[in-house]
Amino acid sequence: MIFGGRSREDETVVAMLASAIRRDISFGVLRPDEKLKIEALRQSYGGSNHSMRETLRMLAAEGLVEATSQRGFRVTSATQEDLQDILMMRLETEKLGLSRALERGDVAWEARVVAALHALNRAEAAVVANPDDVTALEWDEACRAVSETLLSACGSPRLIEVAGKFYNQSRRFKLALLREGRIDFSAREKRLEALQKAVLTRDGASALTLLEEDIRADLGA
Amino acid sequence: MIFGGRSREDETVVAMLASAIRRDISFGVLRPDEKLKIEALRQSYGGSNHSMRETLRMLAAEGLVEATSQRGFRVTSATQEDLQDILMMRLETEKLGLSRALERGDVAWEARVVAALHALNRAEAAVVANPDDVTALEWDEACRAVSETLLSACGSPRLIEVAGKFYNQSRRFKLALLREGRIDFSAREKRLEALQKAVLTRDGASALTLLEEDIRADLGA
DNA sequence: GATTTCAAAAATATCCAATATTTTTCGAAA
DNA sequence: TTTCGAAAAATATTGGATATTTTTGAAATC
Repeated sequence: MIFGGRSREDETVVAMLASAIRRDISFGVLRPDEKLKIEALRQSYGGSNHSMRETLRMLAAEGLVEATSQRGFRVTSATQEDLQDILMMRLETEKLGLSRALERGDVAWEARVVAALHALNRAEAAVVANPDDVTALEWDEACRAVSETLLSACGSPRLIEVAGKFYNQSRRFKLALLREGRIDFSAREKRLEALQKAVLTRDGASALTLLEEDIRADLGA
Repeated sequence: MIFGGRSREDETVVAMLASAIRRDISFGVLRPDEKLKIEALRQSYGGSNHSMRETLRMLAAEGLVEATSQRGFRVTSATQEDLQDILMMRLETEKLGLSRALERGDVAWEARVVAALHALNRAEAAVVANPDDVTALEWDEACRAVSETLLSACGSPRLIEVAGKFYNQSRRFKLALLREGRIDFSAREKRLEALQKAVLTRDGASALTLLEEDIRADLGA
């Protein structure tokens, strides 16, 4: 566990356990295919056996963990195939969401997008200047916020939820790239700047192309 | 609860509870927005409080139930907006899945599609001749099987899962149409026949159009 | 040496009962 | 009426216990 403690959103024990474990899966502390034994997890994260089971059920729903009947839980595998599949789903869901948001988004949405991209810029600078777990975590979260904000005006709660789910599944791959120093930040910066311009001018074709590029780059493709 | 008892797939208590409640939500026995109190549910369905909680978490992941922190669970609402949203997601996911399946599916897939459509034909005949809960349930399940089979060759486990999720969310709307006698079975029969032909000839454009029509008809649009 | 078998150990799935916390309800006071 | 707060209801969580299932590892068999 990298960070402990209950934050504002983590009102319940289960929610807290979930975000701790979620983070550790993203960071690779809990490795792909690793067996998640209830007792062992309780040692590290606390909670009762029931809370832990419920937590793992939640994470299974999010696709970060796999549940097999009578055989417990394990971290979802992270093969090349998994990566491809997640990449494809992210492309489809986020492109659909963005194109709808471009049609429906109002000025407030534009403002949120600009704000999120600004925050991301700062986070990128921080992670470039001083790459450690804290800046990485904040950068990762800023990326997620941008993605969420872009889709937030799409008008479909279910699309937002699904896109978020696949985004979360993709995080550990992206963080692995970061650790390996395989992220081209200057290219990212250009892309995101162009994306912002495309959003503000409602240039759907460019925006979607840029989003696609960005997603592919996120996942090392 | 319409049917009790553990069937072959429902190996665990939680899985059994889940399918019973799932069915009752589809059939409208548990109504939209209805509060799902753990104790009350245990009276009707059995299981311990933990099993019931875990079950509701599962159903929440499937979108049939909504969980609110500290405020328990309730059946997901079923407004016109919900219907629209589900319809849109079904269209997007199933069309994507079918188009991919058409590219990748082999002869075994074609055979499965033909078989599933055949079974559906029989189930339709049964529900037309003798509409009751049993035939409705079998018809509904046959419809789901067709949808699943069509996508089964798409090559993306995640797409299959998501499409299945939205299919399940759409079931109660479709069953409501059935109860109200608002389903045009002769039109369905024609459509499905045409769809089968389009699949077998790999006529993607027709197949996708027919699928779209079918989904829209399913949901009263 | 490889495979099968089977009992012991480990882990999962489940239940019951108890308690803290939070939300809801509802009647009395302002 | 509206507001307030105490009582009631419901949720969230825990601890401990038990049945069942899977896994493990060593002895027996081929």
